[in-house]
Amino acid sequence: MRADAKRNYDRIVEVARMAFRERGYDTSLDQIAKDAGVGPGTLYRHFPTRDDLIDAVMKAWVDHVEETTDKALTHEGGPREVLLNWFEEYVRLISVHKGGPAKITGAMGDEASPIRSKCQVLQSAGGRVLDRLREEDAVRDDVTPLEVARLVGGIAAVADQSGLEPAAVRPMLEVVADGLMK
Amino acid sequence: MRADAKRNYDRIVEVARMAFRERGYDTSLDQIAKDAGVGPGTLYRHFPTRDDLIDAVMKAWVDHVEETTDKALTHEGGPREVLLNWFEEYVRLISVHKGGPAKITGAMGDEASPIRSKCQVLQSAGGRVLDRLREEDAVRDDVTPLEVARLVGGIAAVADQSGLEPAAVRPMLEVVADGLMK
DNA sequence: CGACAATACGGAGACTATCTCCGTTTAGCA
DNA sequence: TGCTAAACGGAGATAGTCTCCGTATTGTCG
Repeated sequence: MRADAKRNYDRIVEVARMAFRERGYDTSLDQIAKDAGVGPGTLYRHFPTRDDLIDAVMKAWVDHVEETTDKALTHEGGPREVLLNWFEEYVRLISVHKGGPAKITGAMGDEASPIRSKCQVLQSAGGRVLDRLREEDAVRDDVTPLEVARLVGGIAAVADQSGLEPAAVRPMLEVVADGLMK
Repeated sequence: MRADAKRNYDRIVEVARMAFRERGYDTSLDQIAKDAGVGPGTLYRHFPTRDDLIDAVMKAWVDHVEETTDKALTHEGGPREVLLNWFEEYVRLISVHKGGPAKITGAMGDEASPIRSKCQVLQSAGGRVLDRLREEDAVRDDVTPLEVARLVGGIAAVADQSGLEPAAVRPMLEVVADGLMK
């Protein structure tokens, strides 16, 4: 990749990150190009579709998911607390951008989605937490990680769209957690 | 209202109903106007915003909600079955149009939403079911009808966006139901 | 019945966003 | 330094939203 290409690529991703965070995933791409100081052609060459740009913005975020999961696994307290803590972290993780929860949860299980790899990272992260709790025989085992991701993702999507405070989300996560406990 | 105005109004609503069902709430309004045989001006005079049109389309649907709730209340079986049955009906009710679950659940608790009255109908319907189950002391009482609506609505939104079969939705509803039982 | 005022109609067009094409510019190598 | 492949970016095609306003229709009243 040529130096000027990389420069522009990085600038676009950086501008897009801010734009998505502040204005949501449906913000104007031409505006992002303008803010990044490039023409729309440049943006669309690097990122043929909106999802390709979203995917690029999420690259750095993946490391953060791994790290957060590790922390959640060492969380003190009983199984219910570990699960709830993970749920809260999960909601926070997928809510970094406006529209993120709906986007990510909607793409889950979709083989063809450009952000598929990100969803898999999340899903396996959740799987690790569930496995750990199942070792303790604390969580029912007729529910898949995908279903759990959808349950919590659904709550996050609603919270995101309705602009709910974390305190308002908590009771709903508790219902799901209780429903999952043995 | 003049006779010709009513004629056009009704045609627009009818065409919109089909369009929303088939192509989702983000389908072109100009196209709906064209299909209804009117100019865009006519559509936008009757329905200044997209939500106003959605609201009109939902008018008839309200009766259906009441009716469905009555049936759910007389459902045979234990409390868990009654609750699950209601959840499934609820999901079906808000999924009549593509994008409906997200739209309706997102508007819940929003005082200014044009479809606010529809949400309240749904919420009070859910409240009736919960009240009935609480009489039997079957359901925990630290959860509000609004929270339950958001939990189930979140699942419906995810299912709608991912195109899930009812059979795939059921286990998730079970988790929420179990989490709500005492 | 005929005329008129109020009401409704609908299309042209302004505005905004998406996305492409292609002539121009530039980086990096020989 | 000069060449070529790569990258740039803006003009413009396409499509959706929404408004304005001249035209047409309705229904009433004399």
